[in-house]
Amino acid sequence: MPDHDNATLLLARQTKRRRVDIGVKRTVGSVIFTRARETLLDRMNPTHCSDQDGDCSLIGHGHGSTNGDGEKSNVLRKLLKRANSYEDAIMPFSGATIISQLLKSSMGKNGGSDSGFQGSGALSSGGSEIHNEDACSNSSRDQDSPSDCLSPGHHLPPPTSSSFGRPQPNSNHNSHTSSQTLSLSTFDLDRLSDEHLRAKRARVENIIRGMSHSPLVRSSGGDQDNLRESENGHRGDRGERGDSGGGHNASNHNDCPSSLLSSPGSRGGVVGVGEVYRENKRKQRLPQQQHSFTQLVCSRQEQRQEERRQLKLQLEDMQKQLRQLQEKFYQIYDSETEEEEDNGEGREPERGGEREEDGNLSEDSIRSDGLEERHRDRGRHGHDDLSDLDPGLFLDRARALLREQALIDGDLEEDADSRGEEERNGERGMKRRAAAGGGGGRQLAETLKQELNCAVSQVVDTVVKGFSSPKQTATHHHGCHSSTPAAPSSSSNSSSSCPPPFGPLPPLTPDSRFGGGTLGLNLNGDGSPTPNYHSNQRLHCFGDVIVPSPLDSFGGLGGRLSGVPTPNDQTEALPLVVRKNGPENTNHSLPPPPPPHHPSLHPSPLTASLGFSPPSFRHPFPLPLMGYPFQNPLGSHGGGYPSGPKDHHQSSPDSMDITREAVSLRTKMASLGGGHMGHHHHRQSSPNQHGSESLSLSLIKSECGDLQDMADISPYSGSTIQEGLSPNHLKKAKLMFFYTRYPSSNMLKMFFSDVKSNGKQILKFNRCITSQLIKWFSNFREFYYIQMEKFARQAINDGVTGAEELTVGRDAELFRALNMHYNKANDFEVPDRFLEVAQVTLREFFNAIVAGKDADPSWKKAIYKVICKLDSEVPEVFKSPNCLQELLRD
DNA sequence: CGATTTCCTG
DNA sequence: CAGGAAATCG
Repeated sequence: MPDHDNATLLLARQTKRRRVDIGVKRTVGSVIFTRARETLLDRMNPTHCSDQDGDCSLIGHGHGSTNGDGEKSNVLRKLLKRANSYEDAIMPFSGATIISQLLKSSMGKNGGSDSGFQGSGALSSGGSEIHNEDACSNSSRDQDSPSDCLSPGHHLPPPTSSSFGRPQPNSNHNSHTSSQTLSLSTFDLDRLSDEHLRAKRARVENIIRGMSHSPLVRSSGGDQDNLRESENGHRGDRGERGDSGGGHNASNHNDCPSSLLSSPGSRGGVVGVGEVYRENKRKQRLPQQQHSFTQLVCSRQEQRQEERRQLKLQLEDMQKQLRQLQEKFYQIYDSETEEEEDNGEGREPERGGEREEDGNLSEDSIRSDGLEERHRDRGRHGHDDLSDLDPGLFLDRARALLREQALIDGDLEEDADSRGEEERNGERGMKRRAAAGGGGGRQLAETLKQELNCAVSQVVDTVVKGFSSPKQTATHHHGCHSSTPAAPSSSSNSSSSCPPPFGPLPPLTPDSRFGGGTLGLNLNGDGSPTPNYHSNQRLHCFGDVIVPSPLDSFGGLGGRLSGVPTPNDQTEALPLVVRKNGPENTNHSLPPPPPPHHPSLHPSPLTASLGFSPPSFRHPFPLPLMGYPFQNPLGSHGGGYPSGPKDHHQSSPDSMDITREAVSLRTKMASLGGGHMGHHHHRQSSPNQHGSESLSLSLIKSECGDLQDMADISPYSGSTIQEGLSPNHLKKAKLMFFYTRYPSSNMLKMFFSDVKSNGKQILKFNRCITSQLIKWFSNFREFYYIQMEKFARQAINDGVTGAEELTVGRDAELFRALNMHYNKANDFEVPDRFLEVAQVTLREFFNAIVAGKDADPSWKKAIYKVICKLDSEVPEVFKSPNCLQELLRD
């Protein structure tokens, strides 16, 4: 950073500032003194500047590198951080595989036309995947070197070539695999499928990451980052992390551990200093975290291992249950499908051959998991809208599904030692049905599709829960470094995510966290009619508001049934999601994008993502934000968030930053939904509508660059929950400006007490709100005075000679400009007093300019002083929370 | 040092 | 309109 420029810039600024920076409330004498000092400062400036230069050079040249580099590496670092933290969060959960499997499988079906290999790879990979995953978990348990188990053949191209960003996943991969296709030994096939799997998983995870660019990840990532930064020496932690990431992820794909690993060095060296400096300058939370860092690392490692184990167990459990469900499913459908069995077999061979080692149970079982109930409903009323829409597509999928299962069945017999009989029987039944399931399979297809959706979302839900919980724990560790690993953090975890009343999510050791999931599945397992029960419950836990139930977003069923037309929501959201995930995802790993006009189809690929993303901001803000944001003035969800206070107690010192961000973010976000705030209230009757709207909102917001992290957190704050400062508050403030240009902070507190009503527990938050309000008024004034000056000068240019000629009426241009700014909708009757004040101001400016006072650097100060005395009382109405409704009718 | 205000930039 | 910086005051 050119210090010269900087210096000059500073110089210029200083000169300017010295002149004009005069607050209205400042003492009169200060002006004089200031000016006296100015001259002195002018002389001193050179030295002063050089001092500043020194500072700058500290920032920029700390390590002999340029600032530019520093910036770049910062960016890189951020990216890496994200990726890393993401992996951190997700990787240990072997369940992630499930997602990819599900997606993959559904894709594979449609991929019939696709290169046979693609399809086959996808399908066949499933089984080995599981095995590998298991093996991986085992090995990782022991040696914590998952990467080894994940690339069984070790034949993957060294990741060295891959850059940070997005190693081209497929091209390499496919070619690579295809080259191996020739040797069809079982082993090779295994590897092949593995690669495919990995590729797909990578893609899926990409999706996930995109979706969950989330608060969670982000915030925790940030903390971790700090840790890492402070810790550069002990790379152990990173290494571990990288390993776990690589272990479950495609190591040679998007998240290449080695690239991650390679980065830190440069990071630490080049950026490190500059970054640290900067951070120190801004906020000094580094030291605190440093203290407990090693402990944290250790505990986290342990935790990770624990979680891994738990997850594995959970996975197995799920598999069992799914098998059971499968059975039931087929029993139910036996009768229906029998009539239809004719075709469906035409393409059997092509897949059959390929799917030899597909021992994947979970894929199929999961698919049918949690769908029983759904599918029953479907049987009654569901078909019409679905089955008629795109029979071919569904049919294909259905067939593929069946076929796949049949194949699995076959495979199972080979390696099914541990699998048990029931499953095999079930699969056999399936097989039969697969043979049968053909021509008339619309129903079946539809059902299957639905089930797939459900299953996917459910699994995703579980997965997310699995990984988000641990993540949070980690975050808490950073936030409250004093807390011991498991217990306190997890308890806080539960409190933030699931208020006591709902109990089901208990004290939560890492174990019990996952145990909960298993429990839910068990419920399903024993034939409970509501497979989604557990997820729903969790949803409840998060306060009705937060996570739109998968069911709701499902197949558009929820929304439709609710009777509320939800025309845009999903159609809007879909493209966004798709875009976000990048081409690879949409093209390969996801099922073919459903035709837009297919209401029922939308959810299918989406649901996975939708259902996924919301949970990610389930515990977005471990801390104060949770409590605050979810205060719901509307009171529509009485149960609410008792968690607020609790969380607050555990809030870390730097919660301030978060809250601040949140405030502004919320405003931003709200402005996105903006203007319709009032309407949202009315819509609240329909939760579904609510959910989808919020969803799309969040999705839209997530497109908005850096904000997305925060935005994802509380998408609802913008639309429905008015915590913090909402657009309405802004509007109110603007209207208040018509009465008072210089409100005291106390006044603001009074008039915006509703904003903080809940936040009183969080002083910092309150302060933020207040200063935010102050800032608003400051901005208002700025605009106001700019307009005044502008029009005054304009008047002078127009030849106006006397201030008396200047009047400000409601039709005056000046007023229109102001009104446009503060009262855009013109739905508020501006008090006459404001016109008078404006007129006075204008004349003051006019006179001052005419008198040539504007040569004086602080010439405006006098005007400010005058104007600040013209404040009038703000009507009591403004104190009412509903003031807008009352005011705007006028 | 914190609060407040203005200026500047995006 | 927000963020940042600087100036100023108590």
